[in-house]
Amino acid sequence: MKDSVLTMVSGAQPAGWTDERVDLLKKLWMEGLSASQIAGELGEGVTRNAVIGKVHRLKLSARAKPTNTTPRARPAAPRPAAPRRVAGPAPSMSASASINKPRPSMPRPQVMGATALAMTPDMQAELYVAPATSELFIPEDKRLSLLQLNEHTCKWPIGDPLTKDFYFCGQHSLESGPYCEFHSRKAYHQLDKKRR
DNA sequence: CCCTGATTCGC
DNA sequence: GCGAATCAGG
Repeated sequence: MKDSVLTMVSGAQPAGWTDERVDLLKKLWMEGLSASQIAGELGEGVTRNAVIGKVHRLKLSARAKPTNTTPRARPAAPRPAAPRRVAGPAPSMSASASINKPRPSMPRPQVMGATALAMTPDMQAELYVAPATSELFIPEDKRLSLLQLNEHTCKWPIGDPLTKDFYFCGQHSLESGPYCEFHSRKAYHQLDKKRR
């Protein structure tokens, strides 16, 4: 007997691309949703890899018709306007609430671009000047000299090495790197961009 | 680090 | 055919 009970094992629905699902997949893919978004839309048992894999098998990788009717050279980038930005964006965002959201399928990141922004005097008033203190303050008693570093201390240098007030972060470092969480993130975000 | 799609390859 | 693992890029 064919004992393929792979399905219906633990109430999980391992996909099994039905016409319905494939249809939805096609639709969403064409609409420009990302693979992970589509995966989330199709169900918990579907990963973005599954989606991408299917997409390729269906041979519908290309999903945007830029209307390349003119293989001409790039028309000089149009300079619409340069809304001058003041000093800093003053990002006062951080407190990420602990909202339970396993996989928040985004609403619709579709439309973006031309967004008329008009600031009322009130809004402008609320724009504080950027703190500019993008560095952690380490209490003096926590500061470490070069010789005090060990495997578990953050080795992020702070200050001018030539001056007296030079020290190392010294916070407990992550297993994944030589820095504490704060500095690890800071380092990566810089380097990874330009790497290679 | 987050994310994206592309490709490979054992199942 | 399927999709996790990997790769390559932003």
